[in-house]
Amino acid sequence: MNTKPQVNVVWLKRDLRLHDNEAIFNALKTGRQVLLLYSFEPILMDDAHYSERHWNFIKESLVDLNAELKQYNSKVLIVQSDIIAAINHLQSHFRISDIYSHQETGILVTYERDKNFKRFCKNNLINWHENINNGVIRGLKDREGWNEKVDAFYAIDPLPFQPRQDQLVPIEVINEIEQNLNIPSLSTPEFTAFQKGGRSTGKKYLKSFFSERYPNYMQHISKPELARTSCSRISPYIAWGNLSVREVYHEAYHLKETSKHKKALEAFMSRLRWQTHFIQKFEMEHTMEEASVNKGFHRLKKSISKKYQVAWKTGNTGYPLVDACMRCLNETGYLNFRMRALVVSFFTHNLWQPWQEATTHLSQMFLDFEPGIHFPQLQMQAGETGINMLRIYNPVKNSLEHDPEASFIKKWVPELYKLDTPFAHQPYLMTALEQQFYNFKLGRDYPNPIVDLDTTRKKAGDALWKLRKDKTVLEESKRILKKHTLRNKLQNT
DNA sequence: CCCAGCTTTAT
DNA sequence: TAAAGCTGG
Repeated sequence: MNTKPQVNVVWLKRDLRLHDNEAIFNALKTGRQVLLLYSFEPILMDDAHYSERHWNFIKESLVDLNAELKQYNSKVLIVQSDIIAAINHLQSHFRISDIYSHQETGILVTYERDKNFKRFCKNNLINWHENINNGVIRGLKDREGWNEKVDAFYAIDPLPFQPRQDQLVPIEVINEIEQNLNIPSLSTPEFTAFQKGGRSTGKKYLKSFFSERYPNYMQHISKPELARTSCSRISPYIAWGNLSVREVYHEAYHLKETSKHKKALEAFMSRLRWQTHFIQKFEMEHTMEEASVNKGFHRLKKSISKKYQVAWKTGNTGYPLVDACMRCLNETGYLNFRMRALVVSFFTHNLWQPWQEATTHLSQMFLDFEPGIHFPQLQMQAGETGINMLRIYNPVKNSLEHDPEASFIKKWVPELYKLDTPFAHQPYLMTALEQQFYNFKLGRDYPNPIVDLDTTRKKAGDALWKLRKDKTVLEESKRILKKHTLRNKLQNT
């Protein structure tokens, strides 16, 4: 006779929150007792896309979650093992017939893991309930009716977290279970330059954005320094599910009714929608992680230069804005959208390196790494979708425009601090005499430019535009437009 | 990804 | 002068 208590397990993945969490909501709705589970899985911890900063962010999120759960006399069971082993172990304590989690639009590693898990659930007579996340819909053939579906998703009020008395597995029971499991330490460095993980911190960013920072959203969005305060900075909290896109959208919507800066809020909301679009694209085209979505670009062969790649990663290309961006990203985990585009443009066009060589460094550095945005954006910026305008950014033009006083540059490339502004933008223009005057030697104190901007720009542009006339590229462009957009106009057909 | 608004190019 | 290309947001 089976006397084990029955629980619904909620498997937390990249949705580290209680509020507006459909998996938790559905698990509670059944009336059964609910156990929240997070597992640090070796296959992910060892994966090259992730880095220490992500694991720390997750740990901080879990600590925050547990603080919130204290009032319910519960906590998340946090283990360090693969998910199947974790569930297997839990089955010695509970009868588990239902597991709840969100549909994850992840990388190949999580996709494979989920397929295995599905098989495991089937063999163990467990119902695995996966809910829609971020409005992204699984199994679509094209975008027919997609906007309406997303509208419907956003229209629903965020789901409340309302367990009845003692509905969550109590702390004492979880402590007992932990005795026989591999429990990771949740301690994280106290002082870092990274945004701190956790819903309560995410809420603080949201509050300060909506109460004071958002009016300059549009004017500052492309400026490397000003964007850091005029943009919301909630991306890591969205990426790791501390905040739901829907609740943010709703807050913006309500604020708009009384706001004097409606345009700024509209722009912000529009970008929230684009976030959903890109994740949807990746959901429907998961091979994008490794190869260009436009198969015509598979034959684009670029020669790999480790020397260029190291210079780029460490911020030693000799182009101050590129270097400042890369060093700032490495230190803080954040860069505004335009500057991300610029460093990818420099890597793929000026250094003429395959975008695949940039993926893991960037995903490790972006605290807000979101697979569904990462790969589509990388490919688009590399000019390998066939359906978008090429964008080859000029780092000098951008620094003069967006960092006119070179303050961002001087902050992150201190070698250039003592130079006057024009030379901080273009140190390679200094004559020998001027270098002597500033006690600054190019090639010693700061690198010479590793490539020439004009020639590399032209070479990349010519090669990519030529390929765009290729038959396969054109066919693929048609296919991509048909599958991922509602637009019908086709170029060059 | 789209859109607006502008500039350049092709015929 | 319409279409295509470019740029900022």
